[in-house]
Amino acid sequence: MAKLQKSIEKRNALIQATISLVNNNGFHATPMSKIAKMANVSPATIYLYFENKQDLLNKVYIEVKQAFTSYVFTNYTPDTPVADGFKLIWNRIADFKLKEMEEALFLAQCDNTPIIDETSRQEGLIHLQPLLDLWKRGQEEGILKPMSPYLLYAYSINPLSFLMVMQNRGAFKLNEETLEEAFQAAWNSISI
Amino acid sequence: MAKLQKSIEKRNALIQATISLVNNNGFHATPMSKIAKMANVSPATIYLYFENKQDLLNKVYIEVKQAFTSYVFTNYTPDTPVADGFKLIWNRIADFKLKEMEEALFLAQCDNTPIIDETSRQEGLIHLQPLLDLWKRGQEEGILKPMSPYLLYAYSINPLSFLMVMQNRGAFKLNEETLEEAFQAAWNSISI
DNA sequence: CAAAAAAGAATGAACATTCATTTTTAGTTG
DNA sequence: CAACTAAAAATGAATGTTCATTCTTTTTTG
Repeated sequence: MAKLQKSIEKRNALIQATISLVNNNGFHATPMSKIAKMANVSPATIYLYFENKQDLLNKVYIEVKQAFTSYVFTNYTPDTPVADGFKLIWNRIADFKLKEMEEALFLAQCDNTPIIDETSRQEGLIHLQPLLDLWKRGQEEGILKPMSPYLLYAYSINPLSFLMVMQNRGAFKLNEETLEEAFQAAWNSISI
Repeated sequence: MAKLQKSIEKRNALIQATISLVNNNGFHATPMSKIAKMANVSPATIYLYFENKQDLLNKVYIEVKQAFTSYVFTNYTPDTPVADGFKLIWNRIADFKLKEMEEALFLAQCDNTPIIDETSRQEGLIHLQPLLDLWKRGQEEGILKPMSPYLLYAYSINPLSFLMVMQNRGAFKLNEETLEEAFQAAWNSISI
């Protein structure tokens, strides 16, 4: 009797191919046949791992988002002082965007278009809770401005996405110096 | 003999339909037949006004971008003091995003995906020159941090796009109070 | 050797674009 | 100013292609 033996390598190859092709062409301009080809797999095989094209995209999105948040909160504990904790998390986010550029670009595209189901989008948000808690703590301690988390995010985290996209287009270079400037700008806009 | 009599109304209807449908479904998930239907026009008629689907998108992008920049720099002259000029331009951008939400969302989607030709994207950037000049002046006067324009943009202008998208998704409300907070955050991150 | 996994070819729907006609337009003529 | 006309504008239907998904067969697995 045979057991489940679907290969995790094939699944991963499919996910990587999806990320890369969606980054370069957009979701709807990416045929399943191309994803299959890039993953060295038959088109029919995709349907052993995913229900359909939309399900493939949703699953890729959620898994990449999980990888992102898990990366971001490594080494962070809720008892870290606010300023240190923020700097730590901010730098991990910047690291992720630099080192896992493909994944980060993919997330940026999903977050800015209607290609992702609303429910999958919601699911991707849950994991940011530790950052929201940190901000709340910072506001209670009078360190951070009493702003909506959306404003805090817009001015301290989101700019990194913009800079990454610009770097990807060859217009800008994120290096040690510009990262330091970016962090200072972020901190100045949200701290009291 | 008849002269050119292609109706500007039809062209505008096509542009509006494209903006609305692309906002809701994305470019590649929007069939020409739907654009035609929404514009009360036959599919074939689209090809009297635009070469093909990609040309339609490029033209819509460029025209909306022009409307945006022309709106943004109304009332600004290059001899306005830096701080006043920045506040003026920043508020016009915020106004545009609030009052012409459809157009602004459309631009945001185009700026964050590979659906637009690189050349059209370039063409859309040209018109920001007055803002770049203002920033240069501000840096020479020691009012603004000596940062790359990309950093200045990331921390003072781009956050508005994020907030608009969030407002569109019902998660956040841009009103007089939050706009004031947003402007303060922007100014704090770029000024010395 | 059975059952799952994988493959390649087949199917059918969706859609961008073109084609063949009809309708509208604005000069022109009586 | 009304009837006429030729060209542009507009149309609905046709065309051919692309592509998601399924079907049938082959391969791999334990």
